[in-house]
Amino acid sequence: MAYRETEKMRQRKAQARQRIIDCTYECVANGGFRSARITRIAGLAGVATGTIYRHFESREDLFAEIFRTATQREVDKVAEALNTDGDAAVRLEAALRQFAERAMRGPMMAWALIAEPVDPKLEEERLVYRRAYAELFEKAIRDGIEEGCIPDQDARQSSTCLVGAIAESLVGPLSPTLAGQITIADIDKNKLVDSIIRFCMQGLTGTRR
Amino acid sequence: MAYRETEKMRQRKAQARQRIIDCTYECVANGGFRSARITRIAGLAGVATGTIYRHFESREDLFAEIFRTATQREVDKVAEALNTDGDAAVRLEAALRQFAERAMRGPMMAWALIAEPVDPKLEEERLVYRRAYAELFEKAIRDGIEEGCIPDQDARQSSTCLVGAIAESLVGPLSPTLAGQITIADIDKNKLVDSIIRFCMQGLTGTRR
DNA sequence: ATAAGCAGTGAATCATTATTCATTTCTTGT
DNA sequence: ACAAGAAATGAATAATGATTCACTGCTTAT
Repeated sequence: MAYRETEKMRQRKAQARQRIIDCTYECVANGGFRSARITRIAGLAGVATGTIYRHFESREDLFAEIFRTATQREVDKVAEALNTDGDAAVRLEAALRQFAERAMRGPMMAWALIAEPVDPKLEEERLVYRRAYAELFEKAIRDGIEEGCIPDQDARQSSTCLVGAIAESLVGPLSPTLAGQITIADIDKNKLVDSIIRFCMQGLTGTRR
Repeated sequence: MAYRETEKMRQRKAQARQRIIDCTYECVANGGFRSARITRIAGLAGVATGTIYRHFESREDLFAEIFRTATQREVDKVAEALNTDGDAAVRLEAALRQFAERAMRGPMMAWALIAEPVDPKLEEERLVYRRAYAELFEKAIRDGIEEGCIPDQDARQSSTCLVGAIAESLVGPLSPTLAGQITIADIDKNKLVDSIIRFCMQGLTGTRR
C-alpha cells in the first residue's frame, strides 16, 4: 500500500471543487444557466472538463448545487429581514423589500433563479425555492393574523400571491434582453419597489396606505 | 407553362397547414412544447416531416404560431369578460375569474403558455402574451380609477402584480408533475380561485370584502 | 398524351454539447 | 528510488432530434 489519502490531498480536492463552484456561479451570474458551458467552466477553474465529473455527477447536478447555494443565500436574507422588530406587517414589508431590492442588485442571477427557462431537474429546485419564500411569508402572515395586524385569510394562498406578484413585476425589468440595453435609474427602481409593495400590503391587509 | 397554382391546390395546401396546426396544438395540450416532436406531429397530421418545413420556417416558428393562436383565444375571453356590465371593479373580478378558471380547465395548455420552460423565441412570445393580459387589466384599472371605485395607483404596476399573483398561484396546481397524479376537486378549485381573487381585489382596492 | 413545374417525401445529414475512459501525471509510504 | 494507487486529462464518443435535399409523383394547360 503506497498511496493513502492525506489531509493535504483532501484540501486540494476541496479547493478544486470550490473553484468549480465559484466559476459556475460566475458564469451563471453572467449569462444564466443555459449559456454556462462545462468547457468554459472548466477553463475558468483551471481544470480539465473530465475533472468536473470527478466532483459532480452531471452538469445538472452541478447546476442544482449552485441553484441551492444561491437560493439559500437569498432566502436567509429574507428570513433575516423577517426577524427584526415591529409588528408582522412591518416585518413583512421589510422582507418584501429585501427580496425585490436584492433581485435588482444582481439582475442576471435573479433572472436565472426566478424566470430563466431551465431543465426539469432545475425547475424542480426552483419550485422548492419559491416554496421556501412562500413558507417564510406564510409564517409571517399567520403571525400577523394572531397579532391582529393582518385580517384572517388563507395564509398559504396569500403568500403564493406575494411571490408571484413580486416575481412577475421583476421579470420585465430583469429580462436579460433588456438588462444590457436599458439601465434602470435608482429612482425608478425605488418607485417600482414601492408600488409592488403597496399592492402586496394592500392585498394582505385590505387597507389603503 | 403547364402547372399553375389553382384554387383547389390553394385549398388543399391550406388544409394541410391547418392539420399541422391542429395536431401541434393537440401535442402541446398533451405534453407541452418541449415534448412535441416534429416527427410525431407529422405522423399525426399524415404528412412527411419535410412537409412541415414547406409550411413553417422552423419548429420554433410553428410553435410561435401555436402560441399566438392559443394565447389570442385566452386574451379574447378575458377581454370579453371585461366588456360586461357593472363597475370596473366588478368587471375586473369577472375577468380574473375567467382567466383562472379557464386555466384550470385546460391545465396542460395553461402550463405550457404560462410556465413551461421554453426556448428564447417562445419566451419572447410569452412576454407579449403576459403584456397583453396586463394591458387589458391596466385599462380596466384606469377605468376604475376614473369611476372612483378603485383608488388612484400605478395601474401598469398593479396589472403586472395581478398577472403574477394569478400565474404563480396556478403554477403549483397546474404543474404537470402533479397534474396526472392529483385530481383537484371542483370545490377546491373554487376555493382556490376565490382566495386568489380576494387577494387581487384587495390589492387593487385596499378594501376588505 | 405530354411536358413543365410545383408539392410531398423521408432517409441521411448536421450541429451541438454533455459525458466517457484509456492514458498520463502526481502523491505517498517504504 | 520505486511501486501502488489515486487524480487529472482532454480527445473521442454518444445521443438527440431538427433540418435538408435529391428524388418521386401530382396537377395543370396544351
